Formats: sequence, structure tokens, C-alpha cells
Amino acid sequence: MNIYDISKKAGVSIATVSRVLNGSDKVSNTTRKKVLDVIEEYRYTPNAFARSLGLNSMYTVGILCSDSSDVYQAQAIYYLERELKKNAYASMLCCTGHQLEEKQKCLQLLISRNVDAVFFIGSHFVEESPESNDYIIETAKKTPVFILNGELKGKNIYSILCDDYMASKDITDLIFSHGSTSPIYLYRTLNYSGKKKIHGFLKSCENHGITTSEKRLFSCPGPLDKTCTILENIKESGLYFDSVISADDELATGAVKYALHNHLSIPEDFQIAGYNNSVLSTCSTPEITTVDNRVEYMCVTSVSLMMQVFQGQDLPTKNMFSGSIIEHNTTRKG
Amino acid sequence: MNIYDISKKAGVSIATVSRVLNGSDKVSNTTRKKVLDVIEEYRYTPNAFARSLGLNSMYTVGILCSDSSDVYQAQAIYYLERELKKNAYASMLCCTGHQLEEKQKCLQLLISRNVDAVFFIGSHFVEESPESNDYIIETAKKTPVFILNGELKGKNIYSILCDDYMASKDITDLIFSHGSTSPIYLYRTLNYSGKKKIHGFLKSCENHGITTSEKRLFSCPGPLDKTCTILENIKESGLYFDSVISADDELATGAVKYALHNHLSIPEDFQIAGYNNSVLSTCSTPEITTVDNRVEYMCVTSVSLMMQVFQGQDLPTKNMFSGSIIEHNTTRKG
DNA sequence: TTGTAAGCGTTATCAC
DNA sequence: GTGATAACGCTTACAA
Repeated sequence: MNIYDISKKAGVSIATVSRVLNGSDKVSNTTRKKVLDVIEEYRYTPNAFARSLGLNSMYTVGILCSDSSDVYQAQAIYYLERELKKNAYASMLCCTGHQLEEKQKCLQLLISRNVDAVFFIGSHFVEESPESNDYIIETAKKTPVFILNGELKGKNIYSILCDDYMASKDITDLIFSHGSTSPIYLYRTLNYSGKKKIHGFLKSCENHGITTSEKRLFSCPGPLDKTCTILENIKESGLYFDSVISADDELATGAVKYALHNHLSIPEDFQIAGYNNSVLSTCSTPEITTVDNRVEYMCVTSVSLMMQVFQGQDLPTKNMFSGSIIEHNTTRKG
Repeated sequence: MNIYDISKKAGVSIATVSRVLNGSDKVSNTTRKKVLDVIEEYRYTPNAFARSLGLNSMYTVGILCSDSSDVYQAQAIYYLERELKKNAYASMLCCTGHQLEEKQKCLQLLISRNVDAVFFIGSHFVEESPESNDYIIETAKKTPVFILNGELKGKNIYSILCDDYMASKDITDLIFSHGSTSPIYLYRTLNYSGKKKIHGFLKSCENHGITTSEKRLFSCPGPLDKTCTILENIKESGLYFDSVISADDELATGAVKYALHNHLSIPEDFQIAGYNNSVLSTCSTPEITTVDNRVEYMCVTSVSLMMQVFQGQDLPTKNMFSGSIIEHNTTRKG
């Protein structure tokens, strides 16, 4: 059943059927009704591929992330998809992992479907060595690119990101102000936003007279039980710490585990801060003080930017906003 | 830059270019090289829409879920996408929420892109009233439908699901065997798999001589802090309970909160079981004993089924597998 | 092995 | 308002 069949049954031309389908007002009401009745009767739906070929768009965008099951990324996907759907765009999702080659393949998978735009979730996508980002810059020549919580300069590339430096500095300041003297910092990867957070931590330490703060940074790759072990090792090594600032909430749950196992009372003797304001922060007991980096706002803004780009507007390529602190029960009050 | 341009530059016909693009072996090596060089030089990529129109497929499938940021669904999405990508299929994602009308709209969004198959994640999609599932049955007339962790009978509809009845019965049995005399059950929604789990719990209670087990079922909708309040209320009401079986890990973290606030020692005085084997079970302190309903296996199986369906094979419409118990620290040992 | 030409099912530009 | 008809850019018989 195609547009020709419908036009025959309705006794009109395919042009008229097409007009009815696309809501043109240059169709008389009687003809419109006649056509709509036939469409209804045969439950006809236009062929998406032919339609796309004519319009050169399928109203679909690509979303790339490293791991859709990560709580932060999963949230971003949810909000992005919701906003895109509001604008009648469908969302194609592709998880890349952390290998550059795989990232390129995934982008290719989306681009080969002629998506109208591409969203990258997370700063994992902005690589250390500039030439490793060429595949993104190349893509942007034809397809608008939006980088969420990462920054990459280039034509047709728009970055939307939380001021992680400031948020990280603020939450470290908070913990100092509540009496901590010896914080340590846990992180997972050293990507763009990861570095910003570390700088915020270091700046706060500097402001509070800690001179050897670089020695208070600890990488925690791998699964959660490792985090606990790493903290035990730090204690064994003789480095004193009375608070943990973490690059994400999952690491913070590791710190909670450590504190509980060592019978440190939270937050009186030991303070902990997470990052991302994810479900993990509230599922933990005690609930974890965390940074809200406003995923929803970020996604709403990105899609709104996209729509403006499609309308040919000229827009700022870097869009930064502030995070905020959510105080729960792993930091002291007052 | 289209196939005609390439054919001219390479001095061959468009048919030959097409053959090269599609890896036909009926092209001489010299011509192939000539064409590939031109393609490379101009960075030509074939137009996806025209290609789809010819092939009547864009090698893309739709994934529907109620909420991609739910930890369980996020995992399913991750594994599904991974398996689909292995088979060169792209994934279109759509989150529906819980309103029937919205579910239908989302399905329409995917179907209007001519996806090759549709996956429904979770039993949220199988409604109480049979006629509410008609939109799925209707879709299945043209597009294969795969229901993950739910069951719906119909032509071209394939269900892949964990035996939640058995798993729930097993984990309740386990808690009884470790000395609990008075378990209660927490659930969120009464969908297909939700009911199966409840039946498993009730069966185990019956086998252990509890006659009023229906009174031990509690609905916990809404956010996490409500779960804790509900448990407090149950205690206030005078109903004694020494263990909590939950329909998902998030509810179980609520039970952990309750126990810790009431200084009940876990698992000696109070046992807790979750469901889904999600990151929440290990991020909690103590880590939560849970049911592994093998999301990865489910997704791998579904995609493998899909590929077989595409090859025209005749397959069972109901595919059930067993879950298994992961014992952590909220249940007693030995 | 290669080329010609007929689809695929729309949208959009003309006339009328 | 409506109807021919030419794109859109591929795939794939069928010829050569």
C-alpha cells in the first residue's frame, strides 16, 4: 500500500495525497476528508525511507555515550531523549566504551544513518591528543555536534557544560568549613571534567594552607571493592585523612563502606562528598552530600540549542552553567 | 557528492560503484581499487535514505522502555545495544513513562521510522486489560516484536523472560532457611513480573506455615524515603517482621536504611533481599543479597532470536530462563 | 566483468 | 485546488 494506491482509491493524484499527509492548507475540505477516509480504511502509513529521501532528513539524532548503564549517563540519555521527542526527533543510541577506535566506529554507525545531529555525553570523548579528536571535527563539517559536559573547539561544535572546577572547589571549601583539616580526593579517570574537578579540589586545598595537596589525589579505577581497599592502603601508608571528596557518587559509596568498616562516625569524625546527585547518593545510608551538576538543565539546553542551530541561528559554542551542592548526611551542618 | 559523481570520476557506471560499496565479488580487482580510491579521495558516503529505500531496511531497531535511567532498564539497554551493534544494527531508543497513550505515541515514533524490529524492556508494557495491548499486536503484524521480561501472546511476538516466580520463591526460602520466621514483601508495581514475584513469595510463605501472608505484602510507590516511612508504619502497626524481601534493589536499600536507623543488626537480627543484582546492591553497606535475573543473558538471547526471525526461522514464542541468588551480607550464611 | 535502465515511495515544482 | 512529472540517490535485474 503506497501513495499511488491511496490516490487511486480516493480518486485524486498522489500530489493531493501528499498534501493531505503533510497538512497543507491548499486542499479543499471535501477532498481532504475523502483522502483521510481512504488512509484510515487501509491504515496507510507513508514509507519513512522515501519520505526521508525527499526531505533529506528522518528527524532523528544520534546520541553517543561510553556506557548507558552508568547512572549519570543514563540520566542524561533519559532527559535528552525526552527533549528530542518533544521536538518530534527520534534518538539513536550508541555506547562506545573507552577505545578510540570503537568511538569512531560508533560515530560512523550513526552518521551512516544520516542523523541530523550528534550528541556526545561526557568528556570521555574529548581526547588528550588533539589529532584524536579529528574524527569529531570532521563529522561536524556536515552534522552539528553537541558535547555535553566536555569541551571541544571547532566549527559547528557546541559545548554545554557544568562549571566543575567551581563546584568541586565549593564542595571542598564546604568540608573545610565544617572542620576537616585533611581531605583526600578520589577520581576514576583524567578526562576533561575530571581534571577540572581536581583543579577545584587543589585550589581549595591551597586556599586552606595545604601545600602537598597533589599527594592527596588517588586514582580508583576498577570495581567498587577496590575503592575500599585503596582507602585502607592509604591509611596503612600513614597518610592521615578525615574526609573524602569523590569525583562521582559511586566512589563516595566506597568511602562510606570504608568509614563504616573502620567504625568512624559520619559526619562527626569523617566527612564524605560525592558528585552527580545520582540515585546512589540517596540510596546510601547515611545519604551522601553531593554536587548537583544539573543534568536535566544541561540536556534541555542542548536540545534547545540544537533547534536554534537548525533554524540557522548563530550561537555561542561554549555554554557553561553552575552546579550546586546538595547537603545530605555525610557532611556536618552549621 | 552522490553515486553518479563517483561513477564519473572513476570512469565506471553507477552499478559498478554500487557493487563495490556492497562488497560484491563480481568486480575486478583493478576496477575495485579505482573506485575505492575515488571514494576515499572525496570521502564519499552513500546516502542512507536512498539506500534504505532500495533495500527496504535501514538496519535499525527500536527499543522501548518506561525509563532509561532506571538501573535495571539502563543495563538492558546497554546489552541490547551492544548485541545489536555486533550484528550491524543501530538502536533507536524511546522512553514511554507509564501512560498507555504515551506508550502508543512512542511506538508510533519508532514505527514511523520503519524500524526492522521492536524491543519492549520490562513487563510495564503488558497491560492488565487485553485490549490495551492491541497496539502491540497490531504492530507485530508488520514488525517482529520482542518482549523482555514480560509475556504477551500473539503472532510475531516473542517473549524472553526470567522465571521470577521461582527466583522469588527461592530467595524467600533462603531467608526462611536462615532462621527468619516473619518476612514481609515490598513491591513497587503490580505488573506481569511483579505479580510473579509476589506469587513466589506467597508460595514460600505457605510452605513455611504462614497463613496470613497476603497481609505481609506492602506497596511502596514513590521515592526512597517513603519506603523507610512505610516500614516504620508497619512496625508501629504492631506487625512483627524480621526480614524484608523486595521487588528491586532500590527498595532493599530503603530496608537497609530502616534497619540501621533502628539499630537492628544485619543480618543477625534482620535479613534483607533485593532483586536485579544491580549496582545498588553492591554500593550499599552492608552489600545486599539479591537475585540475578541475568539481564545480559536475556538481551543476548533476544537479539539472537531476532536474527533468526529475520532469517525466516520458526521459533518458540516464549523463552524462559532461571534466575540465581547472589548472597551478600544482608542474609545469614550456612 | 560491466553497463543500462527500471524500480523504490516520497516531496516539490510547475502548469492549469 | 488539483494534477503531471521531475527530482531524491540508491539497488538490482537484465543485457551485453
